[in-house]
Amino acid sequence: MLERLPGFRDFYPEDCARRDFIFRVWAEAARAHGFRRYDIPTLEPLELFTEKSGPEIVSQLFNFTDKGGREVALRPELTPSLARMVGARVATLRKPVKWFNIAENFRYEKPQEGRLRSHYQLNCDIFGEPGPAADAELIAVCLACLRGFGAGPEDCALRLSDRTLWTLLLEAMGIEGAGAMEVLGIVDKFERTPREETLKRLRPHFGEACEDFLGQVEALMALREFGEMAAFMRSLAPNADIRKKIETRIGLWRELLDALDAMELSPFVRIDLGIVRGLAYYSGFVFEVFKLAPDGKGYAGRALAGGGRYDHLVGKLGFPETEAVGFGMGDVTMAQFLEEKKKLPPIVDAPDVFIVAAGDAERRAALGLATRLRADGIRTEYALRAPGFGKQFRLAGQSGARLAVVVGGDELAAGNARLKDLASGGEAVVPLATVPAAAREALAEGIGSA
RNA sequence: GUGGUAAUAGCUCAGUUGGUUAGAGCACUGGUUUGUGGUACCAGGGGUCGCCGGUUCAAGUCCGGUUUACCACCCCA
Repeated sequence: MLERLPGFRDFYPEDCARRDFIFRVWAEAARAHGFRRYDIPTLEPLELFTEKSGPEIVSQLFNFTDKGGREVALRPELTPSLARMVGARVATLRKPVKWFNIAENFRYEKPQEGRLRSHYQLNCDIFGEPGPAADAELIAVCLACLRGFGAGPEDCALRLSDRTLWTLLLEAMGIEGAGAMEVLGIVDKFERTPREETLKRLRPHFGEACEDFLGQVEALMALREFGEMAAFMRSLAPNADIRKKIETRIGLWRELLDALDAMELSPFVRIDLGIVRGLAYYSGFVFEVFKLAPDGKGYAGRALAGGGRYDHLVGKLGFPETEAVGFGMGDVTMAQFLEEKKKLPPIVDAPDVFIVAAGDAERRAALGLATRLRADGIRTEYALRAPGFGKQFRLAGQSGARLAVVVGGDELAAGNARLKDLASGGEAVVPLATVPAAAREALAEGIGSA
């Protein structure tokens, strides 16, 4: 028995229908917000990814040497390719650039629930706008992608944080550069790490002050109100320079929260500095969307979506410095979420019309009828191997078709076909030539039972 | 990459201290039914019990290995 590669999925028609439903909701939300779709190659030079993430990334990539001796890799993410596309034309692209894509990404990692070696991801990005209006717009499209499924504030929440604020906090405590990145890494894992262990990890950076710092971190993470947060930040400023930066930052927060409130998104948004996000390149507001636990308070499972501002990445990849915000949302966690929250509609995969015909002449007429119905956009089926009438009606019923078109000897002799509403049982006889129009009408309004 | 648990029909699962030809429900196919359907009734197909090896008179059942899946780490999208 030939098996699938580990971490990959087969999509049977019902799986495909579900996947397409998710993609459709995403794409509609993105387009409604003025995002245009782009696409990138599946296979890229290995270097594109090592440049952004360092050589360690190779252990998590599907990479190989192609027949031309090139080192290549299946894309693990879209951002570097996207940065290349935007960077190459940044001078002539009209700003803001708002682009989205839904694409398959690959990572060579140990598969787990919600984390396979291949998954589809929606990515939305905005380039060329430094102000919080872009962050608000991005958060709006992200939440629209969830609201499109009927998910509300009772189902999920967006935890909003700020990398710049963290950097300022660390700066106020005299920690900058590489040390700051390391501390942020520790903070990122704070929720999942025992307090003792966190203290131990902080000690090299703060020495005896690490207990103080941890106290500050805990206080900051517990903040949920804008006013409280602003007051807390102001209380930290050790000098005029940092105080000024903090005031600027607070102003940007106010702008962002106000825009989100005007967009009626406040019920989803929770200030939560506990979100740091592991990736090094985030530079401003960052956020993650989580499924709410049944109690409606805590969070459950993996993030449904995550993103934020990365103003320096495009520049770092060797292209002109370009402001950017973006987020990603995966199909695996999304499908799981929708399943749990009962937001997936029943899959309708039935034809509109099933043609019932017996006998050679009737069958020829049925094939012609099928062609005309199909040309009219009516999903039409018939039995490829025609059994008796009873059996064909059974097939019609099983197919889920709403309408049967009966082409029997009697009808054909009179130049007619019989339409039967399979739900009500009502029937109508119409001339063969008018079947597509009559079928369309019957599909819309049904045929009453006599 | 490191640990833990599991693997029996397309799906969900049963299978006693090791003991005849491995079962059920759902699904699928055919029939009852050559002019009226999804129900019903009858019948049928489908399994190297994940794979390899070992113990035994005898292995789905016990032992070792391996693969895969799931769970927890590591890491991350």
